[in-house]
Amino acid sequence: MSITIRDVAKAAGVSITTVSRALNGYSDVGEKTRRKVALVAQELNYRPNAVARSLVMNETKTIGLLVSELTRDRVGHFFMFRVMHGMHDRLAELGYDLILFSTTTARQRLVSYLDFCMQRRLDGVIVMGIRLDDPYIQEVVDSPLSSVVIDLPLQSERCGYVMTDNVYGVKLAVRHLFDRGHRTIGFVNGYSQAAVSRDRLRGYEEGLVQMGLPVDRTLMHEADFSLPGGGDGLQQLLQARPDLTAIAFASDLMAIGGLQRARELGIAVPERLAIVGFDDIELAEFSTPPLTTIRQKRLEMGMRAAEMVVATIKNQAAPHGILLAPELVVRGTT
Amino acid sequence: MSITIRDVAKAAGVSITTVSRALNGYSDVGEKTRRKVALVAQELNYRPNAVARSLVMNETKTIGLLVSELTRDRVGHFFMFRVMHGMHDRLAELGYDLILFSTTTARQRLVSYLDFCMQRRLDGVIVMGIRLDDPYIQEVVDSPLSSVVIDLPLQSERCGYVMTDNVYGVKLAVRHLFDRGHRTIGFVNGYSQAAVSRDRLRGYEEGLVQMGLPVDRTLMHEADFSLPGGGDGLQQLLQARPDLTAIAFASDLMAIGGLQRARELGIAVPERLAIVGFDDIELAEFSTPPLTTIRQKRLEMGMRAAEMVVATIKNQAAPHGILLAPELVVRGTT
DNA sequence: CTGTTAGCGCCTTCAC
DNA sequence: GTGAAGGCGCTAACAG
Repeated sequence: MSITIRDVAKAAGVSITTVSRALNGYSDVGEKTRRKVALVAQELNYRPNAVARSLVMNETKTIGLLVSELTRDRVGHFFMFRVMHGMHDRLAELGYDLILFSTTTARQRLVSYLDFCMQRRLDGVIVMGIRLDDPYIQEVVDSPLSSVVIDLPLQSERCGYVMTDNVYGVKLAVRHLFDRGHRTIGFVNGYSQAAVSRDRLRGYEEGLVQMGLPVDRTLMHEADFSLPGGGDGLQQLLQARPDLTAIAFASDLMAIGGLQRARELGIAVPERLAIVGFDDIELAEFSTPPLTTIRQKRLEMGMRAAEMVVATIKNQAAPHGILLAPELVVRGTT
Repeated sequence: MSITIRDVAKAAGVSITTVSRALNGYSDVGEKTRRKVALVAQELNYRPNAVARSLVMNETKTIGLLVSELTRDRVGHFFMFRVMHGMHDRLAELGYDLILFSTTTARQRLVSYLDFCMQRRLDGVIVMGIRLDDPYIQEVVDSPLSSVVIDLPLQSERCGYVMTDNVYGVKLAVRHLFDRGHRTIGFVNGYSQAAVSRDRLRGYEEGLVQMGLPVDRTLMHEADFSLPGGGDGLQQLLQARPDLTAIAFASDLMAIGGLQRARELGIAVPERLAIVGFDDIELAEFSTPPLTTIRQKRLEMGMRAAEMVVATIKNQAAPHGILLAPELVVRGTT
């Protein structure tokens, strides 16, 4: 077996209590005792058993990352992976571990969200990639467990959220297009079950209004965030409105799909048609032409989410909503 | 506080022990007692505290997923995300949780790999995306902790591995190109710190030999698995060997980069130059033309890795090496 | 079949 | 400043 606090106590010739206090930096320990204990612990390569500690402290220092059925979404990783990095890294700094689970997992076990988390004694949860219509989200929000939701503006006593200011983002895109001289600007959105889609649509409409441009249903198309979906969107939009000179997409992947389709159709980008994406995924820089897009600060989203759960857990701050400002990245498609 | 086994015992009018046994399906419990206990537990919505159980059982039912510095690699998610799905899903079925951590995290804390895992009482570890030259891998292999490595043929008493048969895979690509009439076939490899690169190179060379084709250094290029890297590879190869009629790439992303570059250079694919990728990432299907490639069964890789750690933990099977057969997916670039 | 007793490894009053 | 004692929630002999 691995060595316990008892071994250290014995070796150092003090009581278990003293070892515990010495190692946890309590002030009421003699300086020489502390040093002695530290030394012995070092020599024995003692590592406190996190499980035992969790039991008595009633905290596991573990955050759950709840992702909706991982399998279904084939392209979510473009966005989510970096967010996960940010989350993981910041959580590690804060002394927390990240444990992965999906709604299906919990559902399979026929237990409620809260039961699932309580059983594991998670200290908090971060939710990502969940649709508006997922029944779990309500449980999350109502739960007494600290949580942060990404890309869904849900808020309650113990639940905050982090998302990009999507309205502002698409406005940025529209304004940019307007500045480039475009007056007939289309919009290809993602599916409506995503909260971000609603905001992006609003950003598009408000952007048009702000520029003094008419808002017209025939300029909008609802796709599914996929590559071919973006291509189809472009094609249908262009068919309905041949006078279109620019299209804003609600995701880079769709924009790249649009880019491909445009090439197949012999439509020159950006000469005949300008395109703006959304996200700034790794691929955006390398499309041909390189994609002009609205950058989401994904790493930061993850970090902020991490900070917020932890702050909520420690009651250092009430959960709130964070809206991260995206930024325009001008490349070759406009 | 949440309700404990004691509450159930009290409510059911039996001892704690009986509750434990009844709920854990031991046979030595009276049928009516069992039912009574189950009912009460149900009514009270009792969930056994996993932490307490872990402490006494000395197992956490938790597997660590060790990924090398998440941040550095910008394109790893194309491959890794699906593998993670497979891993997560199978582990969930087997009753294990997956906890994410990176080499940097552990390193920051200045503890060795083993200490890191022991402190958390992980039951096992799966390692992915680690380079050959990472100092951690030796620790993993030597460790008494059950582990499985993905894409690195490391094996020991408690360590097995799962990877695609990369040699066979590239041979498949070469043979396919040969069958299509190509006799001068180039190869763009990934960086040499990846074990898969070595295998894929060998597959390429052996494939040529098998087809009776000469092996020539000027036909090979070492890139970095990135999109632009693939483009550069194609360009340089073509410059050195204008007689090239086909190129096999060690990854889809590089192949797609090559595809783009070919288009920029006005090289018709597949007419003038045939291209084969490797991986079958989601994007492959949607490149123009759609990419012919060697499919790695990523979901299965994850699942097999999951099964292997668990089997090793339970001592149901000795850790071993699994080589998954890839398959040729013919699309439009050949 | 069921209850009693004894820990798992650690932290935390409370005395000394 | 230090140690003894109790307990976190659960399982596992050992009796009866």
